[in-house]
Amino acid sequence: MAAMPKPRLILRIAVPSPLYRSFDYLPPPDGDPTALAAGMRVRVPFGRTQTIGLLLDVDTDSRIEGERLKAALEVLDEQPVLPTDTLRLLHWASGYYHHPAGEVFSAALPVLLRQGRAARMGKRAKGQGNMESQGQSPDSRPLLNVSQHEAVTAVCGALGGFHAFLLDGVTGSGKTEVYLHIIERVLEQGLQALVLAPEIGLTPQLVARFQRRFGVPLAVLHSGLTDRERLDAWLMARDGQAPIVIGTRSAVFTPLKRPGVIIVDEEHDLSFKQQEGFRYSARDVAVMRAQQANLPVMLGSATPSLESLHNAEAGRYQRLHLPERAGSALHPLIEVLDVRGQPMQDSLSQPLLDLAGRHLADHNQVLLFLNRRGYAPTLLCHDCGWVAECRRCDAHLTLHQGSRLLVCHHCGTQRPIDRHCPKCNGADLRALGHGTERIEQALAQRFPGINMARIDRDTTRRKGALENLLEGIHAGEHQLLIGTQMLTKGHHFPDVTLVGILDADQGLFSADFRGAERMAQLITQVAGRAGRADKPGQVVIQTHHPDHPLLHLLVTQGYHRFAQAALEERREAGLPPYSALALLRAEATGRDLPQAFLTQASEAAEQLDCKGVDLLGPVPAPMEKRAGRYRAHLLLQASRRGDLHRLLDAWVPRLEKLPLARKVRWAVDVDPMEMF
DNA sequence: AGCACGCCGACT
DNA sequence: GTCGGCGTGCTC
Repeated sequence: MAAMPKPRLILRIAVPSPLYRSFDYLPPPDGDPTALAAGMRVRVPFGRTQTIGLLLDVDTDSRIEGERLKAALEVLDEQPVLPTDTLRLLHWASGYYHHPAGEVFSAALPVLLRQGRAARMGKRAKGQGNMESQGQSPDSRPLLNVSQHEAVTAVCGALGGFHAFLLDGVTGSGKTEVYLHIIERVLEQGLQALVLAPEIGLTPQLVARFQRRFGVPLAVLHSGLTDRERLDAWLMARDGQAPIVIGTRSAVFTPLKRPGVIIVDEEHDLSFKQQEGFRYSARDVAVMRAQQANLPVMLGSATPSLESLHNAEAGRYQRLHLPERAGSALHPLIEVLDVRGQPMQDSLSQPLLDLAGRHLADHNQVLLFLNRRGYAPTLLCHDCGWVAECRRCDAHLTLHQGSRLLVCHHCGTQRPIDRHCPKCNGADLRALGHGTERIEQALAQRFPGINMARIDRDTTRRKGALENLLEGIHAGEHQLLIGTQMLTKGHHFPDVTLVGILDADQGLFSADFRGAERMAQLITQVAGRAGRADKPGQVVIQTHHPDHPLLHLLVTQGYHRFAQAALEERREAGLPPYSALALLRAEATGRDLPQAFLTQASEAAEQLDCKGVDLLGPVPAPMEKRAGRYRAHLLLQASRRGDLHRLLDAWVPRLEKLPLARKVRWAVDVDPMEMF
C-alpha cells in the first residue's frame, strides 16, 4: 500500500485590499502549522510589499498552482484575535454588503492590531479613563411603571435566544431606564451588554449615568479615542473584563466573550449607516449578530424608522410600547403656521415673533430650529446675478459672517468673502437666504437684552463647547436658543415652552424619498425636547404647505399615524421597505467615465439572471459634481430581497473585471439611505 | 488600494 | 543625458 501523500496546508487569508477575493499562502517555514487557527493575524508578502492579513481558514487544497504560492512570513498571534462568532458575522457582512472581505475584516480590527501590535492591554490601561470603574456605591434604581416593567420582562424572558424587540417610546417615557434594568439582569447572569448609540447621543452624561448605576468597568468606543485607548477598550470587551460595552456604529463588530443582549438606541438615526467605503448599517448588523449568537436585540426610538415599524408589523420584531409617563411632559401642542403671503423678517413670521416675545416675557425659554448653519446659503451680485459657487461642487458657497468666509458645506472648501463681483466688478453683493447665524443676529436686534445661545457645528467645534452651552441653558443663562439638528438629539430642555420650526418645507419636498420620514422624525424629536408637566410645550411649524397631507397627519395625529400613511405611500410606489434597493455608485474626475462604466456594468448585468430586479439608470447623482469628482449611479430595485442578492452575488465579482473598473472609483451600496 | 514598470517631455 | 509625468498591470 502506497503511503498517503502528506497533504500540504494552505492558509486562506483576507488581505486588506479592495479585491473581491482571498489569497492563498503556504505556512511560514518555521513555526508549528498545527497551532494555526482562523482569526490569527499573519504577515504575508503581497505583490512587491508585505502586509498583515487575517487567517480565514486552513485548507489542504488551492486553486492557485503550487509555484505561484508564496509562504507566509510570520504568524503574529498565539491565539486568534477575533473569535469565531465575530468571523462569522464579518463573513456575513462581507457577503450581504458585497464589500471585499479584506476591507471588512480589517475594518473590524482596531488600528493598532491592523498595524501588527500585540493584542495586549497598554501598561497604564487598567483603571484609566474610558475603562474606569467608579469606586463609589452604585446609584439606586428607580421603580418602573407597568409598561417599562413589561418591556424589561419581555426582553429578560428572551435571554439566551434570538428575539428582536422594537421599543417604541416618546422622549421622557423612560427608555434608558428600561435599558438599564435589562442590563442589570444581563450582568446578574454574568453576561455582557452591547449598547450602540449615535455619536451625538453618546454623551459623557449618558456614560456617567451607566457608570453610576452599575459601578462596573465600562468599555466606551467612540470616535474621540486614541488608538491605544480604543485597543484597550476593545480588549476589555473581547476578554469579558467589561460587562458593558457602549459605542457608536463600528462598535457593532466588537467581539464579546459572553454576549447577553444588544441594545440599539435611537435606531432611526442615519449615523448608524456608514456612508462611505464599507457601507453597512450597524442597526441591521446588530440584528443579524443577535440572530447568529442567539441573543435578544432591542431597537429603541421615539420615532422608529419605517423599516423597523414594517418589521414589527410583519411580526419579525416584537413591538413594546412605552406611553408617556405621569410626571413627564404633556404631549406638546403642535400647530402649523401658514406663512403664505405673510411678511417675513429674516425667515421669522410675525405670529411666531409675537409668540416668542410672550414666552420670553413670561421668563420661559424659546427654542428655534433651522437645519441650515452659517449666515446665508447664497451670495448674489445684485448688478449681474452672479452667485458664489464652489469650484469643486455643484453647490453654492455659504456665507459665514463670524469667520468672514465663504464655505462649501459639501467639500469644506473656504475662501474670503468677495468684496466685488468677480464677473462685473459690481459692489452690491447681497446675502440671500437665512442660516442660524443670521437668525441669531436678527433675533438679537428684535429681542435686545435677551441672552441667546446658538448651537450648531460652528459653535460646538471646540471640545467641551457643546457641554458648556448645554450647561448654560440648563442653568437658565440663555433664554433664546437657536440651532440645527444638533439640538434634536439626546438633550432635554425642561424650561423651553415654545419650539419654532422655521422651515418645514425643505423636508417635505426633498428629492429623496426618505425626506418626509426624516422631517417627521426631526419635528417629533425637537418637539419632544421641550416642556415638563407644569410647563407644557408649544410647537409651531412654519410652512408654505399647511395642507400637505403627511405634515397635516403628523401634526394632528402624531408620528405613528404619519408613519402608517408614509408606509402606505411607500407600498404604492414600491419603495423600501416594500422593495430592496442597491446602488452602484461611480465617480471620477471626468464627467463621462462614471456613466460609461455604469453602462458597461448594466450590460454585464443583463447577461446574468436579472429576474425580479429592475435596473434604473445610469443617471448622474443628484449633486453630480462633488469635491472635484463627477458622480453617477445605477439603481437596482427588487420586490424580493433574494432576487436582488442573487444578481449581486454573480454581478459584483464581474464588475472588477470591466475595462473601465480601474478608471473610476466605484462601490456597491446595499440598502442605501441617501441617494447623494 | 499600493506599487513598479514603462515610455514620452523639460531640466541640471 | 536624466528626473518624473501618470497609463497599465498585478497582487496567492
